[in-house]
Amino acid sequence: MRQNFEETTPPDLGELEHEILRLVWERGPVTAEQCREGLGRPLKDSTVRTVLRRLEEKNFVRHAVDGRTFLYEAAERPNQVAARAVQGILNRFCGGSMEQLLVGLVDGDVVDRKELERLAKKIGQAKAKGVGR
Amino acid sequence: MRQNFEETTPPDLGELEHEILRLVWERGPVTAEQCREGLGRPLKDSTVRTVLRRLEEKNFVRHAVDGRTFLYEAAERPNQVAARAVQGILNRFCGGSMEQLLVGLVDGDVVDRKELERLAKKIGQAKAKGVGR
DNA sequence: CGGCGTATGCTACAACATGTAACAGTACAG
DNA sequence: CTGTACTGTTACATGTTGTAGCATACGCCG
Repeated sequence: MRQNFEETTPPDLGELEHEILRLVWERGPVTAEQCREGLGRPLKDSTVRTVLRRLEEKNFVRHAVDGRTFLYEAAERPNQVAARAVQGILNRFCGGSMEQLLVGLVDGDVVDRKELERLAKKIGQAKAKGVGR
Repeated sequence: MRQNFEETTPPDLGELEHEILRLVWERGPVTAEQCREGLGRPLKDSTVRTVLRRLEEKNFVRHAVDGRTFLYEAAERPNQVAARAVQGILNRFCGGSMEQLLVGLVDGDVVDRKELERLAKKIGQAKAKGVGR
C-alpha cells in the first residue's frame, strides 16, 4: 500500500534501484551487463536484470532491443522525476502551496534566500529557451 | 533498508501515517482518541496508537503526558518536513543542484515560471521577518 | 477496599517492497 | 549441434506499513 498521492508521487525507489537508475542516466543506453560493471559491488547479473525490469515496470526506464540484447535508457530526465516527487511533497505536506514549500526550503537552509531569488529570476528570464524537451 | 540519503531524507510515511500526522498538525496537541475520531475510517484505537508510536519513533511527533494521557504534537512544522524531503530529492536526482530542481519544476508544470519568480522575490524581500521558528 | 473504565505497553500478523539470486529456456556463433 | 550469451520466471529473506488483540496499570465510584 505504497503512497501514491494523486497519482503524482513516483513510487519509492530502493537504494540499489537508485544506483542503477543513476547509471542509466549517466551512461545513456546501457546493457544490463554494462550496468553491472558500473556498480561498485559485485552483484549477480540476474540481480541487476531484476532491478532493471522493476525500474521498467515503474516507468523509470524503457528498453530497446538491439539484436537480442536489451538496451536500457531512462524514460524521463532526472529533474523531471524530481519534479514529480516534489509535486507529491507539495501536496502531502504543504497543502499544495508552493509558497509554503519555498519558505520551508529557505527556513530549513536547503537554499539561501538570495540564491533562490537569483535562480528564480534567471529561470524566469530564460523564457522558452530550447532547454526543454 | 529504507532510503536514508545523507541523513536528510525523512523515512517514508505510509498513507495512514500521513493522515494521522496531518491530524496532529491540524489539531494541535491531540490524544490518540481524538485522532481516531478525526479519521474518516473506523479504526481500532490500538491501530491509531501504534501509528502514533511509530511516528514518534521516526521523530515526526512527540508526546507530553497529561495525567495518564498522552498528548501528541508535531515535532516539526509541515514545511520543514517538506524541506527535508526536498533536500533528499535534490541530492538523489539533481546532484544537489537547486537550479536543476527548479528548472524541472518549471518544465514539469509544477509551478509557473513567473509564479516562481514572484514567490522567490517575495520571500527574498521578507527578510528576517519573524515567521521562523 | 474492590471492580470498572480508560490508557498505555507489547506482540502479532498479513501484504507488499526491495535486495539478491538460481534456474530454465532460447537463439546465434562456430 | 553444442556452447554461450541473453532473457523470462520464480524464489526467498528482510523490512515497512496497516491493522489489531491482549495484558497491565491507575485512579474513581460505590
